[in-house]
Amino acid sequence: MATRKTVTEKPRAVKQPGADTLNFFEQVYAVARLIPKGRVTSYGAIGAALGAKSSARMVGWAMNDCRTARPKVPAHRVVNRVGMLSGKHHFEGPSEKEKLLVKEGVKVKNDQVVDFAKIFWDPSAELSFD
DNA sequence: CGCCTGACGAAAC
DNA sequence: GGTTTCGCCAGGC
Repeated sequence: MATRKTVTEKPRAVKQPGADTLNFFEQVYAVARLIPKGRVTSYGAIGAALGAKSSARMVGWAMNDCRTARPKVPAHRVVNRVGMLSGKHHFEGPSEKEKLLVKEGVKVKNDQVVDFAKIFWDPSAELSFD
């Protein structure tokens, strides 16, 4: 794949010292926003791409704050490692996440992404952090 | 200051 | 092979 993009989104610059977490948040958002339409990825995959492979929870936690992030982060394209729509309850509506995914061509059945492995988008494989 | 919780994940039982 | 526990790391109480 010669389409290795380079994420240079230097987030809003951490104006405050010791704002590593904020930087982490922005990195998560940056990756999430790069998820192609009709594709999905997992929290762990994003975390791994950022170097926090052992802290998938932090990714999800960061997503919790995505509601205040601008522009809006396509959190609906992020599911857990089995393709389940975890966290759909945190959206505007319990069916909002599924709704958005289906709208983009992603089949969802029983709160789970169909052909997850097929449409899975691995940030660490498609992106390059230089 | 310590304990519980949490949009996850993997190992142990 | 399904269920339970532990680890991550930060925030809330």
